[in-house]
Order: sequence, then C-alpha cells, then structure tokens
Amino acid sequence: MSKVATRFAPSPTGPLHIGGVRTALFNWLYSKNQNGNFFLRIEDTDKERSKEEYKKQIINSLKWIGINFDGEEYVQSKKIDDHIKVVHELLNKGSAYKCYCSSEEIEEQKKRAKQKKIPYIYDRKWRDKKDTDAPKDIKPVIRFKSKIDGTSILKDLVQGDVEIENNTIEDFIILRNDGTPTYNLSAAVDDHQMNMSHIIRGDDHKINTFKQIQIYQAMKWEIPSFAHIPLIHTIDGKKLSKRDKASTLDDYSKIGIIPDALRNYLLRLGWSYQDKEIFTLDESIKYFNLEGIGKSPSKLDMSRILSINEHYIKNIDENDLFNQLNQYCKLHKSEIKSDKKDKIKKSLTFLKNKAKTLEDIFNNFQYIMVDEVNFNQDDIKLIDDKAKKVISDFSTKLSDVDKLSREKLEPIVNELIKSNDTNFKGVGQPLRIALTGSKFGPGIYDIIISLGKEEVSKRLTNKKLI
RNA sequence: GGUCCCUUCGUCUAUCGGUUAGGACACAUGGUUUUCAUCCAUGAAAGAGGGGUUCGAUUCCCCUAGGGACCGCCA
Repeated sequence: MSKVATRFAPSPTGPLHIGGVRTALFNWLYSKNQNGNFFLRIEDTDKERSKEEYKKQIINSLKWIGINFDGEEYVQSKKIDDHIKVVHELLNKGSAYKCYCSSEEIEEQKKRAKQKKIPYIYDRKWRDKKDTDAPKDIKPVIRFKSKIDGTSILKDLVQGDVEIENNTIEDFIILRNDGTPTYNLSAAVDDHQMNMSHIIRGDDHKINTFKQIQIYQAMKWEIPSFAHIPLIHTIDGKKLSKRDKASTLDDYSKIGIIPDALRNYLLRLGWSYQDKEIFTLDESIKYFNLEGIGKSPSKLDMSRILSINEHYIKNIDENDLFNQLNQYCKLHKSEIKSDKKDKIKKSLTFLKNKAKTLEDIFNNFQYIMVDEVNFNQDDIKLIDDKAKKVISDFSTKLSDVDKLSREKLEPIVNELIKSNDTNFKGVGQPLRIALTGSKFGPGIYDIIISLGKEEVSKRLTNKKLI
C-alpha cells in the first residue's frame, strides 16, 4: 500500500464552517496518525461564487485551529485542461457520450416526472444515438455512461458495506455545454492525480462516490478508500450550513473560544476514544482512528464548547494564555495598553478562574484597564455613610503599608471589621465597589494587589465616593 | 415520491452476547467562599416500538415508527 494521503477540498464560496473544519480535522489527523500527508484543494470552479478572499479566509481558519497542510494548496481551476482531457478520453473509450437534449427539454421531463410523482432520471436518449442525428443548433453536454445493470457495493470505512442498484444512478453530465467539466469529473481526476489513498468527507457525498468510482473504473485507475462521516446537525437536527448562526470559525474566535479547545470539541464530536475527553494535539494524532467514528449525526452543543474552553483556559500555561488573550483583544476588542500588560498578566491567575472564554477575561480585567472607575448605578447606592467610613479608614491605613501583600492587608481588614463593628462583607463590598465599580468581581485582596498601591489610593479618594 | 444512512440519559458518548448500562457537559441539591465564580460532594436522567436467534440480548437478524442525507449543465 502506498503512503497515506488525504485532502480537504472546500469551495471558496464562503467562510469555513464548523462542519468543514471537522472534516478537515479528521482528514488531517488520519494522515498524521498514519505518517502520511494532508493536502488542501481549493475547488474554485464555480466562477460566480468563488472568491479569492474566501480562499484566504479558509487557509487562515485552518491555520488558526492548528491544521497545517503539506505543500502548496492545489487550485482546481488551474487543472481544468487535465479534466477536459479525461473527458475526451472517456468519450474515445466509449464511456461517455454527447447529449443533445436542450435544457428546456430536460426541464420539461423533470416537470412531468414530478406531476406523475415518479423519480426523475435522465432517459439516456442519446446514449446510443449517432452524432449524425444531432441537431445543428444545440451545443451538446457530455454525459458519463453509467452502469445500468447490477448493483455496486461501497466498502465504506465508517459505514460498512453500502449497496446500491446501479440503475438509480443516472448518466450524469461530466462536461457542460460551455466546455467546462463538472464536479464529479473534476474531483475524481484531481483525487487520482493527487494520489489520494483515503477520501474522508461528509455523508452528503455518498452518491457522488458511486459516480466517481465509476469514473475511476472506466479510466482503470486505482480506487482510493472512502470514509463518509456523519454530518453535524443543528440543535433542530438539520444539516449545518453556512447560514446557521455560530457556524463559522470566526463566530467562535469572536467570543473568545481558543483554537485548541475548539479542536478538542470537534474531535470528540462524532469520534471517541474510550472515556477520554481532553486530548492534546499530540494525543489527538496518536489516538485518532477511523474505527472510533460514530455512524449517527451529532448535534452542536454550545455549553459543551464553553465548558471545554473553560478547561483549557484554566489549564494551559499562563504565558500562552496571555499571548492568546493579547491576540484576541487586538483582533476582536481593543488592544491591551502596554503599560497595563504586566498587571494583567500577573492577574491572570485569578482572572481565569472566573472565565469560560477570552471575552470573559477581557470583561473581567476592565477594572484594571480603565483610568476612571465606571460605577454600576445600582451598586454605588450600596455606599452608605458606614461604607464611606470603611473606605476612608482603609485608605488611611493603607498609606502606612509599603509593599502590598495579602499578609499585610489581612490584619488591616480584620482591624477594620472590629473598629467598624461589621463583618467581612461590610468591608469587602464597599472596597470592591470603590475599586472596580461593581459588587461582583475577584477577591478583594486580588483586586488591591493587582491595581497597586498608588492606583488603589487614587480610587479610594474618588470624589464620587465622598 | 425514489435511493441510501442513522436511532443508548436533554447533549456528546462507553459497552465489541452475561455490567447495579459507565463517563463527560448541562441540570438539581448541599458544602467551601466577603460577592460573582471556582472547587468539592451528592442526586435525578437512557437502550424508539414489536417480533425473532440464543441458556441469556442495548449488543446479531427482520419489521414498524421516527430522524437525516442525496436526487443541479453547485461543489
């Protein structure tokens, strides 16, 4: 058996959606698990809808989630001449024929079939006719001579043996009347020329596979192995499409999902390895196999994505987390001011415990970023005379402390609890509101230390609090 | 409508004929905690239905029901 080679073949007609990413991921992991290669093929032969910007976006998305393809990307439109050559070979071999039916004629037949409620299938009118009978005013399409008798069996690596009656597959068009090849032809030729050993793609391609196999057979090419993976469904159980919200990678990046977390989620969606839930990149390559892919479609579950993201945020290296946070803010929020970077980096230890996403961390560190505290209108009402006294007492005591630490702050707070005849909440809450503007937030010692003495003093003497 | 595929807790899944059907997320309750969280503990929660095969079926086979995909001179 030759070296394993897989590919991901998106058409650049929109941003990459999450189902496509999973297909790419499975192909990539399988090839890497088998020490093989993984290629990217851009299927841009739909000139109307394909856009260069989408191609770039797709490549960036794959990069973002950590999928690297081998070599240069393969651009289908550059290979059209090869595809046409194969069409003519098929024609010469007698495996294809010119069909002079007009589109109107075909439309008419489809309509009639619909009225009679019988399935439409092209009637193979020109399959055995001679070209000399051809109408002069019609440009023909070229159709593939599909098998009529018997059945075909696809030995699918995920679904097992799939048997189909050959006569349910029509004589499909391989060359349009404008001289351009169609998808099934191009895909088969490209996969062959790219030496694909395994084609792993969505379930929705199963019928195409039967057509493409017939092209391989007619050309006497070696047939690759196929694996059709179940589609990802929306929460309503329908095929996920680009139109569904929260379906593109960008949608996840925007809310602060980190790439590794999404990769891990997608890996476990429709694939499993015993009870293991968390897979590092290396582990996913090491353990990935086709046997672990389930047969039934799975639904996207946002709460699970968030939960895995939360796990990654809490467990990855803090330098790494900071870099990702920094990138995220630059891309989707506002850049972290350079003079605040150090403070935020040091505060990650406690900030991350309150976050499911990078966006949460961003929101949580706003109190550090702002020059002027934004008070929550309801919370500032909690600052009564008693609270004001606590704040000013604390401010006074703080001036005697030279270096802030939990050990130095604790006795001060305890003393204030006593002298003001209150409890921890009576001290902690006013201070938190004074320093962050909100009664919700990190622990009071964390807040104080993260801001630094100077800033704390400044905020405690804010005129709005006096 | 035709062809093909699928069916275990709400969700993702484990089980490769014998288990009190396991785990994770979500949910509920309790505990830790100055708040919100985190964290910890506990709990509720599943084999679509009906026939076979078998000493024994979630597991194998058939039927029914439900769901999905495809049925383009798109890819």
